[in-house]
Amino acid sequence: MEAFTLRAIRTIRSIPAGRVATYGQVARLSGSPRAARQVVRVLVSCSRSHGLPWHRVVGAPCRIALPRGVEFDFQLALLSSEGVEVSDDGTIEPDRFLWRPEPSAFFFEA
DNA sequence: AACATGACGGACA
DNA sequence: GTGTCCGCCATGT
Repeated sequence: MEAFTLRAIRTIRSIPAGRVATYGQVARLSGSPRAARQVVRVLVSCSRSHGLPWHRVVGAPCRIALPRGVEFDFQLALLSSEGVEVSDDGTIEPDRFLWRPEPSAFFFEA
């Protein structure tokens, strides 16, 4: 298994409940800035076997990436149950729910 | 080895 | 805001 896959799994597992992260964000935090598509692969192939919080990963526009359907509804329900407000079309307000890994380091700047 | 495929992202019209 | 195009890169044919 690729090292990136392991790092991605760790990154995804560290997303706190009640927050969401984007594919690109997970890729960057996992050390491979342009590996968003690999993050997709990790979610599809490992979410069940590794018990990953797959529902906390969304697309760059801070919107559920799944096509409309039962999966979409399921992700929306899971996020709602964690307190994340998701609109009917799947969009989430980044200012309120996007995960910010180390806010303390920049909290007092600017 | 060449080619198609993704729960994507960014740039641009 | 929406739609298109192209880059990305591990996997499966």
